[in-house]
Amino acid sequence: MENKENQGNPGCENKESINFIQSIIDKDKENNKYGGRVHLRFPPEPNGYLHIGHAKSICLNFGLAEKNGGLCNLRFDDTNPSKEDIEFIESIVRDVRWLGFDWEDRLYYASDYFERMYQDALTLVRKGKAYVCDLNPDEIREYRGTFTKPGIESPYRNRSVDESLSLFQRMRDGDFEDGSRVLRAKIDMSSPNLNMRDPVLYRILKKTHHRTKDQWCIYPMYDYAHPLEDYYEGITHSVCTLEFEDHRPLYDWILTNLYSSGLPQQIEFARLNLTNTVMSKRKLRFLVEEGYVNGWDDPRLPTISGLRRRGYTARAIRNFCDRIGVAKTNSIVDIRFLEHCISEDLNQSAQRIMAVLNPLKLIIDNYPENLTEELEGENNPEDSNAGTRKIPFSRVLYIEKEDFQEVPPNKYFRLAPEREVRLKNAYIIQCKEFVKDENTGEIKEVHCTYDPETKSGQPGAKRKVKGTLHWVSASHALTAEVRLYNHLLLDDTVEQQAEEENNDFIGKFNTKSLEILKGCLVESTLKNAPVGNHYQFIRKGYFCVDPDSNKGRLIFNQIVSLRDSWEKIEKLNQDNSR
RNA sequence: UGGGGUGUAGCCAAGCGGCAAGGCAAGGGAAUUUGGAUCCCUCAUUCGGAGGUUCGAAUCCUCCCACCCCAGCCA
Repeated sequence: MENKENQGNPGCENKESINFIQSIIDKDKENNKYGGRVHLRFPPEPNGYLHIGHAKSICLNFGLAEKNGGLCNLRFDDTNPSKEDIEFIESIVRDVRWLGFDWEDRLYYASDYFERMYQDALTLVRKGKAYVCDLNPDEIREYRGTFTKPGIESPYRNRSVDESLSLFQRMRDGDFEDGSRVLRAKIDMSSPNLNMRDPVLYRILKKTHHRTKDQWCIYPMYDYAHPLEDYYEGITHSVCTLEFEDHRPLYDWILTNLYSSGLPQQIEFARLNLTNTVMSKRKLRFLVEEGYVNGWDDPRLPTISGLRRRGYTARAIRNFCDRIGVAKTNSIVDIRFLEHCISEDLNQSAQRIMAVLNPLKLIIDNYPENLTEELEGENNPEDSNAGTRKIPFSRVLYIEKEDFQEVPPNKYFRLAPEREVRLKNAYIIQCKEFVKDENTGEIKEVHCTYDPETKSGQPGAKRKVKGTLHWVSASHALTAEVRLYNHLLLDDTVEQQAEEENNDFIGKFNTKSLEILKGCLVESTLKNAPVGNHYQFIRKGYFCVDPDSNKGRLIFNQIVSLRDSWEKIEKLNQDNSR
């Protein structure tokens, strides 16, 4: 009795679980740490295309801002001109916007802060907190020491402030070659944290920057630039991934040596990993450049542009990101969960269509030769407002090859000699005979009779039959190409990032990840289907119109298939007969 | 090896000293003009391990183990 009453407490049941970052924000709000402000940012480097892992971060940052009445900036962390490009900026802007997030007028670039960062660097030098070092890259590495061996101080570490100041100015002026000198923080060469062993703050890079052109030949390093970018923008919570955890002391060092209040705090969470795919920029690039896939928006790729082309909706992706949670545990999310999210979304919204992927001719012998009936079909049984449409029915139809079997296995509810089956939205038919190619054994056509009393909607249709098949009318159907997709990688474990050196993962590449079906037949409803539109092909799966389509050429991408219970039974049958 | 992290079901993940949420996957069943969707039921006597504190521990303490990250003038 008591228990029941407790269970009825809605306050308990509806309590949403809060991630650890939200808890930090809650505490900060409570303590009025930033005057109640919550300000985040999504700071991509424009050196590649965004993928589903970035989507997690985007949803986290923009989502946290939204939930807390705060703001979230979009900021390009463009501090390395040798890797970055305007092309990537454009694709990133498009993808974040497509995901449904709005940074209003707060689109920023690290490169816009270069002068201010330079001035701050000067301050560090003046304070004796930074110095120009003439060691070359190899020497710096040697002097750094190892995990177990402390580093050695640079011979330039104690040169005068004035000398560093003038050398730094000359670095900026272009007096020195790439790699010949750097500006370094003066911290602690024996720190157990290698990031604190006098990290490089500025390097010479005589490269044209995509935005600042040739204005600069020295560029700030991430560790120096990032905390400052956050500070300049009034960021309160600087959310990044786990690998930056050891950089946090440096993040704080930069800030506390330059500024005293309103300092942002870095918080790290685990990046997203997915089974059966690749997520690193390097591997993605490899697949694209080596032609394993067809470009950055190949529907097999977990890039945002690939997912979009595949037919994923922004809503489904956002929902997925919300549901996987945010924590510090390294994890590998099952890609089937992503697939579940898009199925769930499309089940509610996608128009139902009949499409035959592998056509088998079916002739209704007792149906009038020249008659065409306009039958009514529901557009979406999940949505009462979706309405109905007319579907032409005639004597010659096509059904799915797999929906007929000469010798039906156990629990096979589809068509077979003498068997009855319902044609969706039409009639109950009975198989009378079939034509088989004597040489190949392939079934060429199936002949049936229909029962006029069983037309859908009429009382006679109430009769129970085990199976319902989808079909298209031969003379009305449209020809289409259908692209079927399977997981990119066969192995369902994540790529081993430790074995980065080679491209081992390519051994797991699924050579059947793309299957192209050419002679598919789809309902005439799809005649002018716009690119990107989503449909459920009844009994098959969710599909969308690929941008390769044009007038007279319809191409569909399979987004996900429907759950196939028969497949399971079939497999069981096979196992049992062994 | 020094440092920084993390370990709750097959996969995510709540839990914050009062006796293991939820989702995905899996299995069973109901219903069904999509073998879809839906609906019901099952699925951790135990929280990496071992000790300890406590009336009471996934939660606190100690030790141990496993895994991840760091030795770019990348981010």
